[in-house]
Amino acid sequence: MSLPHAILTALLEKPSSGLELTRRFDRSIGYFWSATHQQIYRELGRLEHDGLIRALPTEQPARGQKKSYEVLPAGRAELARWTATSQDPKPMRDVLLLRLRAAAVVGTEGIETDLRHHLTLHRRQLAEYQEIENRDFGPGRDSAQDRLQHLVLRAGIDLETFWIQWLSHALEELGRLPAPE
Amino acid sequence: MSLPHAILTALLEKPSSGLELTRRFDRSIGYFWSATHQQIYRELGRLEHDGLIRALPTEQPARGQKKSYEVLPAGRAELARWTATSQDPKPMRDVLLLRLRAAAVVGTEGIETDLRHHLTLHRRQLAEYQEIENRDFGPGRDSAQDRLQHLVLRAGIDLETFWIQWLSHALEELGRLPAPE
DNA sequence: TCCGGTTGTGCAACTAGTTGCACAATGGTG
DNA sequence: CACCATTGTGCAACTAGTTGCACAACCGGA
Repeated sequence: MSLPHAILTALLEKPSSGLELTRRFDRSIGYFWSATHQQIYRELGRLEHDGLIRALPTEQPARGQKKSYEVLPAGRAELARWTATSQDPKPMRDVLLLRLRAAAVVGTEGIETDLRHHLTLHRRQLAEYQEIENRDFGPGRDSAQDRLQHLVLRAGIDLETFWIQWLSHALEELGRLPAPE
Repeated sequence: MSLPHAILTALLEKPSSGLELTRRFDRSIGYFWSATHQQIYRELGRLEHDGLIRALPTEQPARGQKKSYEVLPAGRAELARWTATSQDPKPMRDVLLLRLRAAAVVGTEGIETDLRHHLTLHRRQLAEYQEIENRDFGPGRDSAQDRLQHLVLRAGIDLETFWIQWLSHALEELGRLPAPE
């Protein structure tokens, strides 16, 4: 149950409307916890209902009007509680690895194209992360908050680097394989 | 929709009963596609109903009796089709990174313990992978099938290595942080 | 022999995430 | 002004995964 906490974090960083949140999930939080706008609206409703956030008052609230939310004390408390609570890591789930294992049994047809495709996407993502790192984490930015956020970004960068290396290696191996019958 | 295909792969490697499958998911396939026994039984039912697998005939099939399944040609075909079909990578979801980002806002209380815990688990997993590598992938084992499976194992090993490094680095950083108020 | 632990199979209810669509307001274009 | 794309909010139905429990068969020891 992490989406509500992702939203609380985002709202604490900066009060936002549903759509703004959606955009921020596409850009930054979503790099490690993605969500669609439908999920976000639903969750905003729940959080408001539970008294963890509230809509900022506006002149004329109506459908199709922007509606911004801010976190209430109860919301901050809940986030702090959740953050401090230990959680077991979820076992990973990776379709590509699964497909590779299946390919060992039924043949590697079509896999290579897809490995290349993934390689492209990961390279792109890495470039994006590095751009963020250069832009937002130059020398001098070393408050506690900066360091923590940088740490998270580092994880992203190193993960993408890992995938790029592994995919390159996999493609080499695949090329060296005896051609399928 | 990958669980059925994980099961088909496992059954092609070796026909099994529900419980045997469960065990194998705990040991090997589950390293990158985990599933509970309940999921597995449900899915076996569906696959049988759809004509992709069938129960091996036994003397006295009854509740509480082992029931083994094997893959039918239609099942193999479906697995081959799925394996060859390209799929976009799912955006990743990592609670720990999310919590770290939340910690940047509400404080790092409790995080350190958990980072250590994760570190332990990842070290243990790495050791397990390395044992498998030594046992099953010595020199000489380089058929197409061996190489592909080794590739998958390599991904596991490198991923665990990445996490261990990142967690160590994170713990260092956290120790260097100004103590929370 | 009966009793409790283990093995093996399975249903039901719940939770979280995805997909598809609806619809109001706004702002620019012919 | 009429049209249409874009922005913004939201409901409903579906899919996949999780949790909790039930229950039969088998096996060992008191």
